[in-house]
Amino acid sequence: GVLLRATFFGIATRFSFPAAAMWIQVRTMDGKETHRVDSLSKLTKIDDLRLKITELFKVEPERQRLFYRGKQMEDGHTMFDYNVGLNDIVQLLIRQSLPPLPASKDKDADLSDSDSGCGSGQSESDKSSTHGENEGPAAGTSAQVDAADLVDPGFGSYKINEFVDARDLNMGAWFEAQIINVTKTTKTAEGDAAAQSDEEEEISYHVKYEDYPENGVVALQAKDVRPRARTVYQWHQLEQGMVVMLNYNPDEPKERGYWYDAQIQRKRETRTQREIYAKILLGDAGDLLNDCRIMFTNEIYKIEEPGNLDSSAAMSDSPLKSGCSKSCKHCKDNPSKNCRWCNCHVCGVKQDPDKQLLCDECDMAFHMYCLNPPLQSIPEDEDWYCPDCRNDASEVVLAGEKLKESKKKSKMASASSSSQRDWGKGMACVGRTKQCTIVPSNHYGPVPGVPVGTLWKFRVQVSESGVHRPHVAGIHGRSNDGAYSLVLAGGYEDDVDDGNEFTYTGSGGRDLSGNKRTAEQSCDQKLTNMNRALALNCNASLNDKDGAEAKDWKAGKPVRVVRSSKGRKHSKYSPEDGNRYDGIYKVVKYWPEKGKSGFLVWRYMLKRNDEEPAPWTRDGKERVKKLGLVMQYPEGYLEAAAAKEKEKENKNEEEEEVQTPSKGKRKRKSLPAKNTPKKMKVEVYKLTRDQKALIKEDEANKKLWDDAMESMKLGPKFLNKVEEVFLCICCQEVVYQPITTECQHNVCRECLQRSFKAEVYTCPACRHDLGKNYQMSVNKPLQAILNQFFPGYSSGR
DNA sequence: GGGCCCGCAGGG
DNA sequence: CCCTGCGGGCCC
Repeated sequence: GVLLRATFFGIATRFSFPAAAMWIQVRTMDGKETHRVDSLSKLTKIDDLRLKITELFKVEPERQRLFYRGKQMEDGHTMFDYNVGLNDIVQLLIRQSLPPLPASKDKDADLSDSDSGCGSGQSESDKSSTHGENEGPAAGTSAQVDAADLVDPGFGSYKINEFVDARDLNMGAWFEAQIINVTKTTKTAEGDAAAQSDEEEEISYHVKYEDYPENGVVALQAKDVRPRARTVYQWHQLEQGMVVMLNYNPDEPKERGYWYDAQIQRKRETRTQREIYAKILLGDAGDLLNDCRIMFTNEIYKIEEPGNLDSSAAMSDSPLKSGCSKSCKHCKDNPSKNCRWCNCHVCGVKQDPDKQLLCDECDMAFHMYCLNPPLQSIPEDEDWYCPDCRNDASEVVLAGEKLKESKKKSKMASASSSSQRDWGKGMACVGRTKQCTIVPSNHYGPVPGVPVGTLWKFRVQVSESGVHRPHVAGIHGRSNDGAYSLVLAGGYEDDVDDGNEFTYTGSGGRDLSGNKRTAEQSCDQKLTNMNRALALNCNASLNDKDGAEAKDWKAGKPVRVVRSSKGRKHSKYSPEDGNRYDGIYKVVKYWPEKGKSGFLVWRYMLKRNDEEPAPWTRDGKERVKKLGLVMQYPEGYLEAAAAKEKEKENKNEEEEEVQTPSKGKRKRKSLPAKNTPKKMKVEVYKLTRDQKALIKEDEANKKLWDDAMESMKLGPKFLNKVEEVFLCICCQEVVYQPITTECQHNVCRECLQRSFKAEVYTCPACRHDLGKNYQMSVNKPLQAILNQFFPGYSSGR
């Protein structure tokens, strides 16, 4: 035991922690409880995840409904299947007792029933909305057709026999219903779940769900009843933050589901498609599904206010006169028109309904003889898909079998591999969680706000910072432009590193078959791709035969250099752990050479050319200290690693039955080095005269600048603050061509224009009304200074 | 310690 | 789309 501990201390003081297996966060829908779930891999099954959740939340697996990005997670699938990333949040909805309320879906079959939602009558009744009250929609099928007159009970917002939308309390979705009775409850009347009276007097609406007569009559509170949805929003009317009613299917997010209230989170329009992402509101417990992609963006309904519809006699005009359950917005239900939406989607003619097939995807009808090629008989398959939907359909895997496999995934190695080996714990295969946008990917020179000596544990973090973007590759560049950065990791034994000067070997000439990333040199390298890019940095004309030497080496293009601890075996300039940004170097010369392998490789000599002192010099060390640069770990990494270590330790202790003095234990706990910079005086960030003048000139943002300049004492981190202060609320990047509004906010001109185009004339940050005729003039001093702080950040916009 | 091999990002 | 790759974790 003692020995073990000693080892652990030794490791810990060198900031090297045991690898943390993949971890995620699981959070209850109400956000009240969150636990980190450790020791996962990409191949962990949902079933196993449930077991861990059972321990942490004390909820048995059967009562767990798990959602990731709005998609319900089913047993049998893996984390990888759902694309769950490191430290991502999975939502947990706890089933109550599982009451067999009939409206609750018993099977997926239910979900494909496109008419079960209350908005199913896509009543586009704007035509008759002059008084906004007489158009009940889309009234139901069957039983209600001969609805009686409305009866006013004398209180409440709805009349008896009125058609309404009513919430199903179990699932939170809305369905078409009819008021059967209205009562006042003074005490707590029936033991109905809905009648949880907190007021002294409560009105209960007793409703019948139209499509679920087997439910019988259910008593609901006012908040669970409302006028029938009847107004479809146009695309341009939809705005971030709006609460609407839309169709969503938590189990199969691409399929039609039920009608839920939802808050719009993101709206995006590309050349080919329109995207809405929304937060699905599952009920009044505050349960919600975040970030759900909405498939039916042209069926997003306004939520009707009670009282808008109620009132008087107009309602006696039966909404059912059309007798058709679906009013068609294309033909306005005109039976004499050939309508491709009501009738055959090819010819639009109503005849031969018995020869029309209904597509199980889009619900359109098709004459068998209108198909190409025509169908002779009704297909035997249970499902039939029209030509437009068939492509997708072939990719749909039967429910319960497997997740729909994306094309991309099916081509990945894991799809065809027969290997039984686990993978996906830790940082080898994770994606980025952030992206550097303050400079473009082809930016030369330092990344603003990242001082020499910055230290990251993993390459993926270096990528996120923008200092060296590739995850694995040693050189980042473009073959017809130049190289922006490289990593020294001792991958080539030929390389020599003297700190201020080093030699480097190009890439290629290796056989990477077998899905490898590195291999023995097995053929000659060529001066192409990244090798050519790095050669272009040299201040000499390109020579792909003999190489070249710079006339004036400092005039070459700058290369950001990162040293990795892996280089330690050859170079004492490498950091002890992790990856360190060492500053700007220039290519002095490059030449081809027969390497130790016997094959031709391209070699480069680089020399340091940076004002900032190198991290191994005295000045450099002092600066690193002053700036408080300590090892950066991915968010949550240390916690997960510590938890893992603790678990291991507990196991060891159990096995060995060693009496450990509690003193030692406590010490260990204090170890995980949180990134707490030491309190020390840092060199203040220095502004040039030019910059000071521009800041002064930007009077409109005086307050913001005052705030930002408070952070100048943080040295280079001042720029992180500037980035934060001048982030555009729309695109989440540093404002470009900034408009400074009268309400003191900064938005990209393009972002504001986009908002105006959607006829939203308010400030995106605070909703202050700017007026339709608002004059957008770019804040030039601000643009100028941001260009100085973040050189080239605007390129590519 | 060392062979094996995974997704991800980026360029072309 | 395909190709490339000075990571990093699995498992012997």
